[in-house]
Amino acid sequence: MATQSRRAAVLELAVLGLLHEQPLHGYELRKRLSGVLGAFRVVSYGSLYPCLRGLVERGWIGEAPPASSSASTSKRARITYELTAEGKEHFQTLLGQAGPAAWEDDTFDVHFAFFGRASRDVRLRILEGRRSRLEERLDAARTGSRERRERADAYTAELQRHGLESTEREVRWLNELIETELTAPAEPTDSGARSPYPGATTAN
Amino acid sequence: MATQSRRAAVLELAVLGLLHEQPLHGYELRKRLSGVLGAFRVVSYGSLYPCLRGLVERGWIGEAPPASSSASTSKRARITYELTAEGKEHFQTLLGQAGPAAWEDDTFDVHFAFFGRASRDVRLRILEGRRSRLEERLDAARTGSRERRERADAYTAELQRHGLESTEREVRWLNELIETELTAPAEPTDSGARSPYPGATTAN
DNA sequence: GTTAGCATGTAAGGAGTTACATGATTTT
DNA sequence: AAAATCATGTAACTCCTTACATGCTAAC
Repeated sequence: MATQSRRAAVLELAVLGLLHEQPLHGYELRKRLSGVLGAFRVVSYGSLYPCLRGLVERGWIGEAPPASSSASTSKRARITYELTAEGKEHFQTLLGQAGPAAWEDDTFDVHFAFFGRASRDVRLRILEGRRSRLEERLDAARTGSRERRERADAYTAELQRHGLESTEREVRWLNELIETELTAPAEPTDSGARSPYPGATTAN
Repeated sequence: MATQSRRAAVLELAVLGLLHEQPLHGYELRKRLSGVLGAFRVVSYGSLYPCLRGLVERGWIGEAPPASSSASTSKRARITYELTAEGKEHFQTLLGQAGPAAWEDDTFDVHFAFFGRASRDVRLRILEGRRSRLEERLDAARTGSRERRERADAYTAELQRHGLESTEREVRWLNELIETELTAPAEPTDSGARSPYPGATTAN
């Protein structure tokens, strides 16, 4: 009653973001979602199609008419969706909401994937929010560590060490991104395609 | 109908594992679960207590009688649970099941946390299974990459690069763990408390 | 004596999966 | 013409969270 839904926010944001670039049908959307959702996650159709229906009902997306003139003869069944004007507006609103909700693991990834459509101001607020979220976790993990370490065997300790290290690594990554945002004067261009970020060498 | 539940397998395994070490009550269990579940995850009581009830119903855990003689006077309400004989058995069965289910993110963490109670054989099968799971992901990500890279802007590309790098890093971590398991002759001792694994310096 | 934290629990519902059901289109 | 893959969709169910409800105990 109080929190009022936040309706499948992550998936909806990802779908709106992908449709912002070009109209797509469900099957193709699902394939592309893995690239935008973090960690190679895959969404099932049982999740995607109800989500699309909901977006249509709220007027944020609509069925795109088939581009070619050959209307009913060729490819039927395939339903291509596109963003409506309100959908574009709503996407910007969602993307610009740099609150705590945007700092959790999954949500952050999706926001990040669409940074190209956000202002530098929004990007910085989200990156910094994410960073303090992670630092909170590190604090909590380190604070409770005395008691925990006493009962930890070698494997539990190793698991926690690995978790801490991964989180610290992500904080450093965020630091680099924030630095880049602050120093780079221009909005990111599409031309290069290769990542302009430091540490982009896949260190091996 | 077909798959037949696999009842909250991760949480149940974690609870059984923690109770394997010592009897605990729900409140305390929840605190410790964060250490054993991956990535600082926290479980809600609405999840934990029904889980405990289910474990009692199936006879794997039971209420421990209060240790002291002062039965009804002192601390009431606090219900301490302990593993039954069947519970111990069941835990070993679950832990030893080194199938694909043990290779996913959350499940792997919990299995790993209780490696101290598993045989080296089981540990190796799980570590190797996890590794090939991750390598599958890397393959998939690299295979579909040509098409994906063309439409990726700088941020999407950076997100994917970071995901790939993290996964590659975990593979290297697994390689070290496997190497350690193969060379170290003894079962891990509880004495040292500090992790005996390579790379244990929290490199900064 | 009242606030803060310990401790247990339930009801409602959100978010997503699996498994099923169906049909069109392309490849072999 | 059979097999594979593209494509859409639903029903049932699982897992988990949020919000609520309750009471005990320790500290101030």
